[in-house]
Amino acid sequence: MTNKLNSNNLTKSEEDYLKALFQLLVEGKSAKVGNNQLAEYLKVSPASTNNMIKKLKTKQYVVSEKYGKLDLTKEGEYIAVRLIRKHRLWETFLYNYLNFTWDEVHDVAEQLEHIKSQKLINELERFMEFPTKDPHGEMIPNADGEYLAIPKVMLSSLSEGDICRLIAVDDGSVNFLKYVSEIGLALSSEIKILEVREFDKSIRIQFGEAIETITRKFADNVFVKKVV
Amino acid sequence: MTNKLNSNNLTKSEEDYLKALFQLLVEGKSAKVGNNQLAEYLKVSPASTNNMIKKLKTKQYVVSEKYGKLDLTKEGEYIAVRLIRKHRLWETFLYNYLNFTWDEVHDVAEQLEHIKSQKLINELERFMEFPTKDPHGEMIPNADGEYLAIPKVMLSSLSEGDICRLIAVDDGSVNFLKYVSEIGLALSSEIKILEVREFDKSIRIQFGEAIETITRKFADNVFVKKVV
DNA sequence: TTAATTTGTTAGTCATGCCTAACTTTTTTA
DNA sequence: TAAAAAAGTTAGGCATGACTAACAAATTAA
Repeated sequence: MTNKLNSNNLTKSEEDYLKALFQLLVEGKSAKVGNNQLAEYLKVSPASTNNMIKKLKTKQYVVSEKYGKLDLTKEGEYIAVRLIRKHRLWETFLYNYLNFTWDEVHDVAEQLEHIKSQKLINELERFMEFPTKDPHGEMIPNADGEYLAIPKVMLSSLSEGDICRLIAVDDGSVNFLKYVSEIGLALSSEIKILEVREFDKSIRIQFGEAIETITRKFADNVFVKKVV
Repeated sequence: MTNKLNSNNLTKSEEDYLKALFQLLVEGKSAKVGNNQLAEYLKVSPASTNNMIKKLKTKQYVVSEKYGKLDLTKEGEYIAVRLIRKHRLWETFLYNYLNFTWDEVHDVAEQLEHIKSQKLINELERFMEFPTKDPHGEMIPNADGEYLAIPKVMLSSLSEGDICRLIAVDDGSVNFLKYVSEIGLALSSEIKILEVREFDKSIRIQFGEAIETITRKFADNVFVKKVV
């Protein structure tokens, strides 16, 4: 699957649906993805997703039985991965060369990922000397769509006494990203779990000099590598 | 008009129409632009332009009387100039940093110019150290939309014996641009008019070692500064 | 200055992609 | 296991922006 002619005639919408499905299926925790779940993720009505899924099925990017769960074909997955590749390369460019901050890159990359030009993205990658991670710590798929996914350990899955290193954050929410930088967390920060409170699942963490209490929801969006 | 909030909620289509109108009105030779002319330029039906013009009139970007000629308001012109600015900055980036050739830049820039982010384009400009001309020799408007248009002298307007320097070419056609580079012409080439043939308006020109015959149509797309 | 031609307008259609409301199937749970 | 809840589907509508066909106005030419 090295060079497939660039006959990508998908609309922006079609691309958005395929990418969303990929993120729920492959990157998210859900083993099965349903119509309503996809609708909620994309913030559209279930009727809209149903319609689009029908279309993507005839185009052979999606498979599913009536009333059944959704899945991507190899083709569909390939398109989604290429979008993620474009998204992350653009984020890297904005962050490293154009003075964008952590929380500013996502929205503009959402637009840029739909630009259709194989050459553009491959040259951009070369220009940046083949970065492997985007500004949020996520791996960048290569030109063949190979995707070296690092198993994502959520900060919320650790226990008291554990020590870990921040390797990535979810980039879906600007407010979350602002919050992360405000309290002083960054990629590679070493974090110690001081306490996990049973009552509301909030977590007391220490990093550098700082001690903070974070919510379960916050910790679900922070990915780490366990050190101890 | 220095900073105007970025409340540009125009669709890609609306932007395309405004830009096209600007190019016909300000950059083209036509003093008056009509509906059918715009339709032909955009390769859509006159009914489509009529419809869109109606819409742009209610939005106060275009003015015209029924059955009358089209004109842009200050607002409409401002939007068009910003699109041209984005187009030319992207072309410059593709050409100077991403190994795109003369004839490859246009199509991708047509997509990139619709990306909505003031910061993106201003940072891109800063990153490239404020270039003043795009790869085809056209002036790049600044962030305030100031547009230092150089009077365009068509190569076809010169006479036998004249000597001129190539300062810009029209970037609308890939085939034309390929043709230009194939025969060896480039920005700054010094060109001497050897003969203008009355019969078919073809022109015999000399540049460097080369002597070529070019058609009137070709010469209409080449802009020069007269030297002698 | 009338007729022919060009230009502009209107009406009605179509595809895309969104919506709500109503309905059906599946899953959950009491 | 039957009722309730959740999930999925269908029908019908709307906005955008294209189209064709038919018609009206303005311009050009005979």
